[in-house]
Amino acid sequence: MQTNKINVSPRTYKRLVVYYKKLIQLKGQGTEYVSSVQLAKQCELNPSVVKKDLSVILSEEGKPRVGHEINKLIEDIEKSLDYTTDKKAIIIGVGNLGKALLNYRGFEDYGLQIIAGFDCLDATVSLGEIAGKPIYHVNDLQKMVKKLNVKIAILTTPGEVAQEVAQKLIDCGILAIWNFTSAHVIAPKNIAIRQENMAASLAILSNQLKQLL
Amino acid sequence: MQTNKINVSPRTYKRLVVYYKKLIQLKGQGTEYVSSVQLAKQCELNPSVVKKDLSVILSEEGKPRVGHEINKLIEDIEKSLDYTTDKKAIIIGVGNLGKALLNYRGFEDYGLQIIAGFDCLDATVSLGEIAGKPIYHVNDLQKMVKKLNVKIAILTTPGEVAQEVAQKLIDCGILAIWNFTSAHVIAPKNIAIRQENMAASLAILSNQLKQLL
DNA sequence: TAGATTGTTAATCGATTAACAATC
DNA sequence: TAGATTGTTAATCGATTAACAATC
Repeated sequence: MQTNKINVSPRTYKRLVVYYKKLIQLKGQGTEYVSSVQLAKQCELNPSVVKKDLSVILSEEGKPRVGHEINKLIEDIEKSLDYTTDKKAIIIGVGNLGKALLNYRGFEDYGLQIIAGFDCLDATVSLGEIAGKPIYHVNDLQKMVKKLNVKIAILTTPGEVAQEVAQKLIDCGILAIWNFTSAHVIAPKNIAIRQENMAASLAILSNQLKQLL
Repeated sequence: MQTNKINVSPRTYKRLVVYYKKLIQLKGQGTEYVSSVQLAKQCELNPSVVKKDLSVILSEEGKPRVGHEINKLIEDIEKSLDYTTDKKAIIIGVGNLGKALLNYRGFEDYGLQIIAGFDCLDATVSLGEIAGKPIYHVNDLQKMVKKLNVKIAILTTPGEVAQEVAQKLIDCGILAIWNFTSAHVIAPKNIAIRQENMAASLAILSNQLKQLL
């Protein structure tokens, strides 16, 4: 069985997460079957988009007149979102945001384990650990990435050094970078990178607000 | 002069933030003129998309053969991103992420002032303040939103109560919600809402990674 | 059966990209 | 002038939406 090798578009992925949340909630309320029309209504989406999204990841067809068995549906989404595989990540830059993410347990629901933090300040490194996770000096990056066998890095350094640090991470063998810095980081094609551009988000929100006033 | 009343699409907005960052950087390096082709190369974008984006927000035309005067360009982007207007926001839910955002100073560059935090736990409220910003009980939300005259709320509560709290915020007169919770929050059309869905982002990144392996 | 839902195909919409005349 | 860049128009691409035959 070779599931999840299908190419799911980022937009579909994003929506699958929304479906997943909603389905868990509906299941908690005792729902056993969900139609795509119902799910669409709950998520404020067009039914066609839900049908199409589900068609990509469904392991078996839904039942006409009834919809989809909720447990089966949840399972299929879990599989395609890869929540079940354990993923390890490190945090680079243990400032306010870095600390918050080290403390945050919410990612574990999605199979992401933050296993260590790195910083360039001796004062921070000498804390030894935060939330039970060891803090290392960035000088030890090369050594530790290999040792910990980690492929994902969460970038929370100041924007000014983001590009430089990202390059260092790539050199150390990191394959995926989740960039929370204010800088737009550029990486080669064979590296997965995701820009969590907060400034852009804020700009969009405040533009929406301005349209309302 | 009635600028910025033009409808700029969210995608264009997002890119404008990227241009802005890059332009500030180039200016620091002594650049005086930038062509859209150069800017596109720097941001890894198609020149046409840059030209089109800029055409929406430019206050005067660029010069053939030379490009755009960098200061003028930066100014125009600043105007359309509305970085100059001061925006006040409150944080609802002073957990790890809420605390980090209260401490984070980066938003001030974009004109966003986080002026207070709210929580439902007496233990948290009794801290009095974090990073110099007062913490109030959510019971005082109605009163304080009016008093502080704030229109933007940053939602960092647990996902389970997100929808409920959002409704309370709207009832109190909040017009824009920046949702960092794990729940997808639904709001009426006359409210600006932005879902900062971390789980979805993580899912997309880990899918990208899987494609590489 | 009647009717709601399925999955899929076709139509629409919007965004990205390419092409090009106009400019200095 | 020659040539690089401009702004805009047309072509392409992909995603969303609507429509509908097939199903139980």
